[in-house]
Amino acid sequence: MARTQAERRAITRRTLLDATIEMLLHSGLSTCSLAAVARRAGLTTGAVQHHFKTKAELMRAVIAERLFAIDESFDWDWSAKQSIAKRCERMIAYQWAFYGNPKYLAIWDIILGARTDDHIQNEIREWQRSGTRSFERVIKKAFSDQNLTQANAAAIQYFLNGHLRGLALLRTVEDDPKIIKQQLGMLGVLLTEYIQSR
Amino acid sequence: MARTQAERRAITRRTLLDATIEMLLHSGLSTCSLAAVARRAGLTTGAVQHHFKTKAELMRAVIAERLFAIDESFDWDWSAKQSIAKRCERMIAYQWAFYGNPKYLAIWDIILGARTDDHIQNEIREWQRSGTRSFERVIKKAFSDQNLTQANAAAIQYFLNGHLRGLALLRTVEDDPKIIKQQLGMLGVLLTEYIQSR
DNA sequence: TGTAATGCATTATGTATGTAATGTAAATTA
DNA sequence: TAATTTACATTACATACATAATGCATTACA
Repeated sequence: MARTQAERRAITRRTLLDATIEMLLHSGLSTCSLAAVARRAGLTTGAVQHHFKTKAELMRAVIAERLFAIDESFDWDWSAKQSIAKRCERMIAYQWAFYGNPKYLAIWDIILGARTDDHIQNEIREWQRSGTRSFERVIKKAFSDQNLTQANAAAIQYFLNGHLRGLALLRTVEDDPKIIKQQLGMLGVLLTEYIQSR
Repeated sequence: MARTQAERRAITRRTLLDATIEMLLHSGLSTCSLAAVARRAGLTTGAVQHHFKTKAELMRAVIAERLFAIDESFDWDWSAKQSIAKRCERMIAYQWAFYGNPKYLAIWDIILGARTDDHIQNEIREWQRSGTRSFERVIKKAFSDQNLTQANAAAIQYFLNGHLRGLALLRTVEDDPKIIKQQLGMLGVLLTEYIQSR
């Protein structure tokens, strides 16, 4: 057994955050009481209190986790050897790995459920900004031969980002893989046309 | 004064529903207690109880309202005299009147916040289905000279619908009219290209 | 016009929940 | 190894909440 304090601390903290995210995904913010989170984590509310002074702070921690990182360093051949269509398709699949992840929805539970918490909303905005920047860099990298302006990259990113967010949320209402696949395909086609006809 | 019972009933019901929607928009489902809704409506929890047996039923009523109807009978010249670009632009503006309406967000508070309420989720699904059908009819009407198949219309509708939902939700995080305008424009351009190059 | 029914207010009640306070075991450190 | 700090559990408590029960007007209607 013999764990250091730091280890114990880190482990229970992770356990608590994971339990919180699971709760958010499964039943939303409303059922995310401290007692429920603690129970799911196999701990007690005392543990939650010890790690997060208040409930809001727990939610802030969930956001601060960024849930899962955007991985900019995926390797694939983005050179002009690959057709624009192929690169668009790949780009969309890459971003869908982010937006299509169920965890992404947990963020929206917090965004909508914690409208009145300024701390949380600031976290959210920072998360949004850094995500946008990150994806923009990826776009510039993918289409470096098309010499996109910053404005171009931003427009494309907002377009992808908007559509994928919409698609992600659609699944809470109508989760049909066929529709998702078809829409991702259509998005690829349209994006390709857009980039080619500039 | 002398109101009929039916009038009294209808008025307070409306007042309650409006207050609920306002609460949802302003601070989300969590703060939407019966007492808070009643206070905002200038009434009491007794009134809420009288009109809606439970809180879930109140939320169901909000959904059932469809918040605001989709008006299919807007008049504009959808004939081939108008360019496809113009018709796309118009179509998007029309649908944005729905998705861009702040009230649309209230639905999402309920969708995410009431995951576990089967009645509500059924209401939501019905709302989604009827909305989709309604918008599909509008699309077919707008592009009747392009003889779209049902599948075409559906694909276009899902595309628009997905993008506009994404855009609507973006505003909760980053409400910049310039971005919205630009994205609506880009969507129009891409949709035009898509329809023309079929 | 008087009685029934309806709309809404008031009061009552049990439970869930966030947080404070306190207790206890494990780990650190001197 | 004794003292102290840290991690977590337990208990306590005030509040908020949904709902039930009851009361009181106002409208309906016979």
